[in-house]
Amino acid sequence: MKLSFAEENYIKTIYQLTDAGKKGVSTNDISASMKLKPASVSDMLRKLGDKGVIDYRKYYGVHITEEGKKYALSTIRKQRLWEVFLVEKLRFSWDEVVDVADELEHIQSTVLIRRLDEYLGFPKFDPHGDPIPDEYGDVRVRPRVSLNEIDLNATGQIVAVKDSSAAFLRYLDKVGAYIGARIKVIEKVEFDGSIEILIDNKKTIFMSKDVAGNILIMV
Amino acid sequence: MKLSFAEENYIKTIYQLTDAGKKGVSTNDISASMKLKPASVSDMLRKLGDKGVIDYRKYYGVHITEEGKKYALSTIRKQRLWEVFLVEKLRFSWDEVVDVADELEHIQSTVLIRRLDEYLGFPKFDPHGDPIPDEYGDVRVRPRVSLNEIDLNATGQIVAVKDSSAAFLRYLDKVGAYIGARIKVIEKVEFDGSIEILIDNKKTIFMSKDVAGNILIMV
DNA sequence: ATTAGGTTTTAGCTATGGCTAAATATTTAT
DNA sequence: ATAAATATTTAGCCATAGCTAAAACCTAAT
Repeated sequence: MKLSFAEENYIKTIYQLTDAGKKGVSTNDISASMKLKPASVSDMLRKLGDKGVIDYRKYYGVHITEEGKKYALSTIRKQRLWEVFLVEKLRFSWDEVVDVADELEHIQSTVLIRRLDEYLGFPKFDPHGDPIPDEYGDVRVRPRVSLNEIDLNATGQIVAVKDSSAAFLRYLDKVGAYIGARIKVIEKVEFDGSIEILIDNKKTIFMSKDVAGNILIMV
Repeated sequence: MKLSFAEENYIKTIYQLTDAGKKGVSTNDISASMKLKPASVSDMLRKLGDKGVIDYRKYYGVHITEEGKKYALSTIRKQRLWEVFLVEKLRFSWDEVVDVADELEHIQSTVLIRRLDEYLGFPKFDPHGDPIPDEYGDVRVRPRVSLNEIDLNATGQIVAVKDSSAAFLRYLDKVGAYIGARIKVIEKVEFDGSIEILIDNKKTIFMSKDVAGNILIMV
C-alpha cells in the first residue's frame, strides 16, 4: 500500500506526538501541530483508520498501529537522511533544512534512499542529533548520561529526567529547561559540583549538583 | 506566480515538444507524451492559457510564451541538475534516473538548486548530453559538427539535419535515424567516404558520404 | 443530574486534476 | 463539395484534501 504525501505527513506527525503514555493522540494536537483545522484532521483520521495505519475510536484520539509505525519510520528515515545531506554536502545551516527536507522526504524510491544512505556514510543521527531509523525501522538508541558527567563545553540534548516529581518538573519549567532542549556546559564549579549551562544558545542557567544529576543528556 | 506539479509537467512537456516550426503543439501530442487523455489536456491548456504561460487558440495547438519558457527552463534546469547528482554522486545508471529526477525536479527551493549546482561543480550538460540552463534560463549551445567530420569510435547525438527535404527525412526515418538518436561511428570507409554507425547501441546502419554530410552531431 | 465549555465530528462547499462519453470542429479522401 | 475520419473540446463524474458552520459528544463544575 502506498500513502499519499498528506497521509505520510499525518502518520509522521501522529508517530511523533505519540507519548509513552497510553492516551491516544488527540485531534486537536494534530491540528495544532500540522496547522490544519480540526475538521480536516477528523476526516483524515477516518481514512487512516480505514487503511489500518492507526486505531481510531471517535472522540478518543488515535493510536498508531505497527503497520503505521513502519510508514512513519520510513518517512522519518528519509527526512533525516536528506537533512544530513543538506547540512553536510550542501552547507545548509541546521535551521534551514526543515522546509526542504519536508518536501524531499516524500520522494518515492527505495534505491534512492539506499544510495543516499551509503553516499553519506550510513549516518546514525541527523544534524539535530535525532536518530535515523535503518531500513527496517530500527532506531539506534543513543546512550544517555547524567548532566553531571559530561565535560566542560560539551553539548547535548535533554532527553529525560530521573526524578519526575511535579516539584522537580515545575522547577525545570521555571528555569527554562525542557525535554528536547539543546544544552552546552559553560562552567563547572569544582568544589560543590554545581554547573552553568547554556540552553538553546539563548539563555544561561545555574544548577546544583543534585539537579544536574537528575537530568539525562544525549550527547 | 507558482505553478503546481501538474502545471510544471505540462509546461515542460510543451516546451520540449515545441519545434522550430511555427505550428503549435497539438493536444494529441501532449496527451501522447504525458500519457493522459486528450480531454484532460484540453482542460489544462485552458488553465495554462489563463495563467499566461501559453498562447492557446482552441483547436489550433499551443505556443509557449516567454513567461512560460522561464518556468519550463527552470524545471528543466532542476531536472538535469538532479540527474547529474544521481549519476555522478549516487552511481545511478543514466537510464535509471528519469523517474526519480521527475519527482525531484518539483522541489521548491532556489537556495537548494543553487547549492546543488555549486556542489556538482556547475555542470553544463546532463548525463544524456543535454544542456543545463543557467539560473537565468540561458542555455549553452553545444557546437555541432557534421557526421562526416567525427572520428572513428567517436559517439554523439543527432541534433539536426542540413537537408530537411521530405525525401531525406523519410530516408532517415526508414533506416531508423532520428533527431535525438545516440550514435557511434564504428567504420569509416576511406575510398568513398561512406560510414557505418551504431544507433542507440542497438542497430547498425551504413550511409553514404552525402547522407552523413547532411546530419549534424553534437559530440 | 444537569449544564456550560471545550473538543470532535458531520455536512456541505471549494479547488485541483484526473476520467468517460458525447458533441463539435478540422482535416482528408472521395 | 461533401462525407468520412480524425482531432479537440465540453459536460459531467470521481477522488483527494482542504475549508466553514453546525451538530454531537465528552468532561468538569455546580
